[in-house]
Amino acid sequence: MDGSLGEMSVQIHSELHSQDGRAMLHSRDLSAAFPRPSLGGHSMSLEPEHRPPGFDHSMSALGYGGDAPSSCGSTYTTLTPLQPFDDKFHHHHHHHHPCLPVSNVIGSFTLMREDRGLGGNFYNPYGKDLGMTQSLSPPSTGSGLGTPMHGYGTLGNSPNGNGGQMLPSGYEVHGGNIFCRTADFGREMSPPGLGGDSSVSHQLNKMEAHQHAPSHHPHIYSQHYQHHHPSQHSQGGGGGGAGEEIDTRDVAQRIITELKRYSIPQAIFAERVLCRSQGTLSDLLRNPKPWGKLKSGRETFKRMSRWLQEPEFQRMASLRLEALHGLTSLYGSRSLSCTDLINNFYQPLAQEISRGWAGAGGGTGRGSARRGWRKKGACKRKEEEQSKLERNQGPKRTRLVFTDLQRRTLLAIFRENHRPAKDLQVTISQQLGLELSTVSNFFMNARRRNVNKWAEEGRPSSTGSSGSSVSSSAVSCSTA
DNA sequence: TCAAAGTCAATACG
DNA sequence: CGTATTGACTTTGA
Repeated sequence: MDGSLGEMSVQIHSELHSQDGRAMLHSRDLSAAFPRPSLGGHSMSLEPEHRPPGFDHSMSALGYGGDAPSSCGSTYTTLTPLQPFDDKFHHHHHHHHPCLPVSNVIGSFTLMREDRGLGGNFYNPYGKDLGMTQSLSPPSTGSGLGTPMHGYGTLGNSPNGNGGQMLPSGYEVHGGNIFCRTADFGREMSPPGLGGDSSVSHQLNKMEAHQHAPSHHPHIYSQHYQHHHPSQHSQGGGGGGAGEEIDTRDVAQRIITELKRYSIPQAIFAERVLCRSQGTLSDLLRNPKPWGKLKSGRETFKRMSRWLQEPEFQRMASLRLEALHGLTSLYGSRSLSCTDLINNFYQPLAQEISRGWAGAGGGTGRGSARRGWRKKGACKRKEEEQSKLERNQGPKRTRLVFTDLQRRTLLAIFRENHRPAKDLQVTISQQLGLELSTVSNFFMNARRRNVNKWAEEGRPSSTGSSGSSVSSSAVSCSTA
């Protein structure tokens, strides 16, 4: 495989040109991207360890000599598995091989694909229906109430009691999703000290609840999710309200379980309960960041956590936006009796469930999705207003998709240097025919999505290699 | 103005 | 269809 490298680089070279004619670059500029072949000689074998006279060389040095000839035109899907870096960079979880020397990239292609195949089931904690040892009753429509739900849930609410009416007088709850509202205090209308979080004050953590999370393969990330007793720090002087520390991994897992249990689509839950998009939820669920590393993002987890603590009927109710509008007023005036809720929301809800949550405001489809967020009165997100007219009518901006070459180049560089200097980024952008901002975004996204997860990421220095503990080969890979 | 954190939302996938 | 991925806004804080 290595043998092919030579030509590979050539090929790439030409590609580059075709892509952006004037792109000619001075090799050394790019070579700067690679701090130092401090790596195990192997990977560096690629490097022509002499200032390559031509860009093409530096490119090969980048490591992507690779590029299976045939694969060129293929969609990046095909390529993805090619990148060793992928394992950690992407959320794919096949067990990764520790740092493949670049030169092996190509060779590993097939292997990786296989891995991937295996890895496929990493995701999907509960295989099909796999009934988890769950605490409670199946989505059986009626049963709900009696259910112990979660032990915590039951008493859970009372404490904060205010389910929906913890709102200070000032904040009226007009036609809005109570949950979203209350939750939003934290960041949107949040009265300074009013930490809306106190409500989440439970130990939903330790909860042995789902300890037995279905033996889903611990994929790289969740695997070492250990609570490194993050910041007990109560927000510094901030003031009150620092809620508890939430075991985000656990909450995420439980949410996944509950959504499955009731066949609640992520989109519905995300939009109605969290006031977030489906994609965001998905990402949070799969890659929850440790509480200690969260900032405003804690709010979202608090909402999830709170939802988990609510009695079943209330949870369901919160999934029905429309209903909540009506509910709202009731909440304000008097406490709703369970019967009220059941009659007005739970049962109808049950029907909705059976119908498949069809009424999901806006739905997930993009067509409706677009419209969805706009009319979604309950979860008005910050940008709602500031979204200019442009966003208004469906310009439907398209998302850039890196070409194979661009992606590989960027990844290769990233592997060597997580934080290239600006001038280098400029060079890269020119070479790849990308906007500087794009390159910049790439590195920023890469930095946080790469190892980010639970393992500590290598510090700034390119050689961080803070392989720090956990077998997070991901880390060592990227840094080393 | 820059970076990081939080998301959005298009779209790739299955 | 529902979920996963991901480039690029948006929001925060220096």
